[in-house]
Amino acid sequence: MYIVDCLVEKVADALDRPFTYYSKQPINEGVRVRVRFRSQVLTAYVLKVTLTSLSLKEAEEQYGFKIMPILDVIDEAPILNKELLDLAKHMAKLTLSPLIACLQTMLPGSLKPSSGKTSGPIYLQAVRIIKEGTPKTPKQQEVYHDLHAAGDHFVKDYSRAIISSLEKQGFVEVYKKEIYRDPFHMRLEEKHQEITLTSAQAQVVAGIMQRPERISLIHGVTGSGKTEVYIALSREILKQGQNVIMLVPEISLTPMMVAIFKQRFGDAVAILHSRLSQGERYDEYRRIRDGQVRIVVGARSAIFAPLAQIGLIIMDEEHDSSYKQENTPRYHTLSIARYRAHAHHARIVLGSATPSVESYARAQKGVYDLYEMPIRINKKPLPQVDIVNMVEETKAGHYELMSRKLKARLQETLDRGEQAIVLLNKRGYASFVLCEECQETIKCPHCDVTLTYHKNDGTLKCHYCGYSITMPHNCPHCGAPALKKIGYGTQKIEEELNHTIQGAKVIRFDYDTTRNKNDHLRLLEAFAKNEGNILLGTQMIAKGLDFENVTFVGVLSADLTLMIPDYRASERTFDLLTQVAGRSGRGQKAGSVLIQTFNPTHYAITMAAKQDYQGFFNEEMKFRKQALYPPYCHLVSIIIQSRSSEAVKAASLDIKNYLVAHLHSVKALGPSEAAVFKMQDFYRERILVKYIKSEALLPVLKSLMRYYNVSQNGKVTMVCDFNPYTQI
DNA sequence: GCGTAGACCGAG
DNA sequence: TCGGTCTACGCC
Repeated sequence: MYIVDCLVEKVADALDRPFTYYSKQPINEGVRVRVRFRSQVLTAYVLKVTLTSLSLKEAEEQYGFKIMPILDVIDEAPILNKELLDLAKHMAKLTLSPLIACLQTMLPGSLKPSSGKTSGPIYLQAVRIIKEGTPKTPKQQEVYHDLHAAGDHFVKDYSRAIISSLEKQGFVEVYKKEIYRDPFHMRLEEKHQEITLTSAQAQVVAGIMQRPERISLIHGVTGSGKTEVYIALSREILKQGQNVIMLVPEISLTPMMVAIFKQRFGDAVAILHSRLSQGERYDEYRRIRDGQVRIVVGARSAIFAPLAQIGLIIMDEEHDSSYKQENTPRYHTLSIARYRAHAHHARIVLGSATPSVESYARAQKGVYDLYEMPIRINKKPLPQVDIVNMVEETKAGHYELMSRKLKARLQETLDRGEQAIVLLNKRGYASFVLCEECQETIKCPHCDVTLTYHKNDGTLKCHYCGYSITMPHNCPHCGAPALKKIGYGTQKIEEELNHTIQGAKVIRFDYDTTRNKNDHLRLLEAFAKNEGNILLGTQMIAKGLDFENVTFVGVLSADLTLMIPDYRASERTFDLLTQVAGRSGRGQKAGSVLIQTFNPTHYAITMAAKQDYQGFFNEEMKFRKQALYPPYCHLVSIIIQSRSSEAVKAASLDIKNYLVAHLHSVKALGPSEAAVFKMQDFYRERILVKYIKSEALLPVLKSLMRYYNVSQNGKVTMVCDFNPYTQI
């Protein structure tokens, strides 16, 4: 008989340990199996198999619990090699997350231990109404009524007992619903051009090739030709018989980089990005695993590609926040890259026009090798950037969102037959609904936010949980027919542009107009074909786009990202402004940029206007040092949540006290309420811990998590987010 | 994460 | 007394 230790597919701290089963037949370690777990049949991942001479009875006596049989074996061969299994274990330790969660993020859908033999996508139990009527009890009616409102309804959001009752009475049915993330996928036209390296590029390539096992940072302005450097480096690595992982940010840039690499390296390239279908994804994965591929291009999760003999890992746009995963396991791609590079004795190359402050600081200290590429390849000057002081503008009696200067410049641009991009910093500008009679707003019943009005389908939506209702005629509070839509969304600006700018043909690019898979592509193509002359959008349009005829970029409100209470606010603002400025004047004609701001003297804005990264970096480092933020320390954000606001407050104070009592050399800020205190019916507090070394901290956090997430059983739970990128 | 035993609650 | 609901428990 064989004793088989498995991890079951459910992600929970309480289940983050092996469960023991038996098998009459030998089973390979590292395969998936089906097992009975309480009264469910689950997929599990086999960690360890041992042959025993004990009988089942003897074994059960020895272990002290009942041992169940393995029901079925899914795979013949292990689904991960040793390097990647070790990496999963490393990641679990690093992020304080369950090992099974790490395995699930590393594997393509079809191989995830959460899926059986056939199914690929992730499913969650959802509930839908199958019979109209009135359930017996008020509680049941309440839930039933809630189910009637639009939106997704998951079993986990309700009391299970209520759902079971409704199900028994035949009002609802429970089914498995596929979960998917917001798709963002577009393909731009391929550009084919063979280029010989400039001496600057050649020098960078030579320098990096000379020093294996190093991390290098390439700081190159937009248009300095970093892509050609990546390609040349990849060629060299292939020549040496080694392979390459090329990482790009989650969204817009992927298709372009993919196209370029495909063009140059053909079938030696595999692509892994989020919108491949389940089957395509698995096919690519298998090609990589079977050694048919030399280069893997992809977003964050491509760092887990089962590629052998890795000689080089490139992270383009290394500062991009999509390299950080914002759900469990909350890993940063760079930390995974470092682990893999170490295992393979490989180089890492980070590239950016606006490196993260942390990376640039490390490069300056000599921890990374630094390469500067300050010159654009065609020697074209960077666009002229002007600032509009909106304080002056309002003093002069102009309260509109668009300054007189911005309108004038837009008009001039269109009059010349050229195109413009207008960036609206979406945050804070979502439009909401206010009752002029009672002054009440309409809020989400599950979250602490006002609902946002969506014109195209006449609904009010919650941007946090997806709750949505049709726009009511009368105020739900006082009944008066006095609801007024407030605030500037992109839709509102669009109308204003159409009114005030002559000949404006606006293409609006935002969440609403890019809902379907190919909307991005369609809209951008329309803009490229001159079907519109103003591209209006949020952060989505700041990066990577390359339109020859765009000679003017207007930023409506540079400050909004500055106001966010986050130590990276300045960095984000600088990055956003620099990137969006880079969209202007990419063709033959010179470009210009206009930035509207209420903080015209803030260094993030003035340095962005001058396109002076070094100047920004120096100022920002002063702030980071004085306020003690990375790179002068590390951060971990502890998120404490509960359905009860009192429980979460009490627990977060306890946690803070425990941290202070058990750790001497760390600073703990908070607890404070999350930016949105109540979200999806959970109240959330946050403690921010600043530390230098993690040795003492990790075990303390681990024991706190064991207490709250395992023993206390779910009333209050806590999650740790190392190197956090968001305000929760 | 999720099914379940058993405590608890309120109407008859 | 009994159906409905809530909650803690622990899964091998």
